[in-house]
Amino acid sequence: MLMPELPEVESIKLQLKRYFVGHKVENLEIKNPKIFSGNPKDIEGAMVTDIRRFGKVLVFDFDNGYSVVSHIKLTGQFLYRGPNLKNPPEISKKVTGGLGGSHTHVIFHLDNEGKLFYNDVRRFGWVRVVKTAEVEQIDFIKKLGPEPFSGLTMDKFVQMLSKTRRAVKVVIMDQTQMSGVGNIYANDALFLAKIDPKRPANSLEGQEVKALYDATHEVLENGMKYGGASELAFVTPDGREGGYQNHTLVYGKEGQLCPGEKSVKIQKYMLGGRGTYWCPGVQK
DNA sequence: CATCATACCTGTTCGC
DNA sequence: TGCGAACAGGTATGAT
Repeated sequence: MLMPELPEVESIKLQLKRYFVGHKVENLEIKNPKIFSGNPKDIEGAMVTDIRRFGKVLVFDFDNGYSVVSHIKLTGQFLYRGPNLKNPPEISKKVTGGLGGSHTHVIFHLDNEGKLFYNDVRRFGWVRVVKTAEVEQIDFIKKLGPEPFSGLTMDKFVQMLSKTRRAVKVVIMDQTQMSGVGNIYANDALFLAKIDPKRPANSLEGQEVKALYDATHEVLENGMKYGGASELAFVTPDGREGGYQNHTLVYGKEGQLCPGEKSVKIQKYMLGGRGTYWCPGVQK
C-alpha cells in the first residue's frame, strides 16, 4: 500500500541534500544493529558532500572517503528535525512510530544540533557504512539495470522485453532489468500504455513497447511532480506526505470505474505475488 | 540459466 | 464486538 519507488526516493534525496550537504555527522547512533552494518565511527566527524540515488537506494557521500548506503524497502523513513527546518508538519505517531521510539533504528546527530532519524516499522530496510569507492560494488547496486531517465534507451528497453516470456509487469519491476519501478508505477504505466500486465514481455508489438516506454516515464514524472505516493508510511525528511496516491490511474482502485473506459470497473488479481490492478476494457 | 515460491516483518484491514 | 487470517510488497534466497 505504499512503497517507495523512484519518485519517492528521489523526493527524499532532494530534501536530504537541502538539510545535509555541508554538515558534519558528529555521532551515528545505532539503536538496532540488525539493520546496520559497517563501522559508524568511519563517518563520525566527516562532512556530507553529496546525496545520490541508485534505483531505490540512497547514498550519502562524506568528505573522508566513506559513504552511508540505505535501502528503505517498504516502510523505511528518513525524518529530519533541526534548525533549518522551521515548523515541521505534525507527524502522527501512527505514521512514524514516533521519533527516537521503538521504530527508530539509526540516528544521525549533526554538528548543527540537527538530527536525522531512520525509522522502519517492518525492518526490511538497511543502512550500511562503506568506502565510497566500494558503493557501486555492493551486490544489489552492481546488478541494477539502467535508470529510466539516464541510461535506459529505447533499444535497451526493446531488448529487455524481447528476451523473456515473463509477464511484462514482472519484468519492468525487475530491478536488474531497469531500476526504480515498483508496484504502483508499474500498474499505472501498463494502464496508460493499454497493455494487460500479464502479457508475456516478448509478445508486445513494436508500437506497444514504445507506448510502455513512454508511459513508464510519464507516470514516474507524474509521481515526482506530486512528491511521491504516500499510502501508509512514505514521508519526506521534513515529514510531508506525497500526493501521488490521490492521482493514481488504476493502482488501489479495485471496483472503481475506469478513468478511460468509464462503464468498466477496475479489477484486481495477483501476479508474481503482488496486487495487480487493470481495466479489461482498456488493457489488452 | 530462467523462473517461481517463500521468507523476512508488523500494522492494518477483512471476514466470520 | 472480537479475533484470527489475510494482506501490504522490495528483495534475498532456495527450489524447481
